[in-house]
Amino acid sequence: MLKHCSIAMSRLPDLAELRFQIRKFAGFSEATCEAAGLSAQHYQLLQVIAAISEGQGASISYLAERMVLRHNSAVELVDRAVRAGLVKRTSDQDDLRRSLVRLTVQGAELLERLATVHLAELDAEGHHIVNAMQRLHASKVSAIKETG
Amino acid sequence: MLKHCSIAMSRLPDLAELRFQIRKFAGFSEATCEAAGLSAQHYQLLQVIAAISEGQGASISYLAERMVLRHNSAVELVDRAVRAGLVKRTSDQDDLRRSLVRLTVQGAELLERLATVHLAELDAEGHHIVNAMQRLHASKVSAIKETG
DNA sequence: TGAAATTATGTCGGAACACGATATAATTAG
DNA sequence: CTAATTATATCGTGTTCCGACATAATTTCA
Repeated sequence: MLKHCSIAMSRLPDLAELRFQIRKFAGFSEATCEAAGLSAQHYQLLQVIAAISEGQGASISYLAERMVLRHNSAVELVDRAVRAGLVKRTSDQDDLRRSLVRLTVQGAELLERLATVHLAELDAEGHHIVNAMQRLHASKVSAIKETG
Repeated sequence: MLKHCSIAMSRLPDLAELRFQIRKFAGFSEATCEAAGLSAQHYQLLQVIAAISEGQGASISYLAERMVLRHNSAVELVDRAVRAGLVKRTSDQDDLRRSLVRLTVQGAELLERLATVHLAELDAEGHHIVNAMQRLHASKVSAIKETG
């Protein structure tokens, strides 16, 4: 009776809803970051750098892996962040091929402010994402039952 | 004893981990879509269009809202998707200001294939995202306890 | 009814960002 | 000590987004 009866298509509304919830949070992040004068991508870079142990300094390769970017894109992202005064680059004295990226004071301050706002948003609205994921998971079971 | 003892900074590793898990899925999506010859953004557009009731046709404003984009970005995204043969645009006869966007056969076929792959990935790896969200939520409680 | 406000879509220039290909320097392996 | 590997950087190109502005259709309401 249904035009499209594959499992994938029957679960599409739930998948689309999950995508929407995640994208909505991303949109919140973009707006919040822009209001603070930086891009969401820059904010995420600060997050990744700060999340490694205290003042360590992150290599370009590590940043690329954590940001899920090619290494050259990570280089360019760091370039822009340096120009924006958010991070500083020093070369690793133990391995001169490497650069180590650290937060500037301004970068650390911005990060703290932005992280606070983002955490508040997730604490308040994160359940929408969780609910969407749970509905998607439930739709897996029911789709299998119906076609099983 | 801790250099940065604000609640936000103590929760930062969990926040960064959640960001990483979500970004990793986005990276998977980008790679999968590119292998199928379209951008992740185009795939998401197809998803949004297909998720509304059967063959309805989506307005630009609706697409902008669901994609969390400005209306002009939605116009451009649809333009590109039309050029790629994924969707077709018709004007709404009930309100001539509106455009209605529908999937082409090719778009619908691509969507089904991609949705299947994405659903499989989420079924297999989605728990990483859920776990990260749960840890983040737990860190809220523990951060409050420790500073409370 | 008919001018003004609103709504919906479209156009254009500019900037951010990512990627592939390529290059260079430092380190490691054999 | 040369060859292979690793880490970062540069460059050209394409995609995508946005703000500002433009146009057309609909609605409001005096």
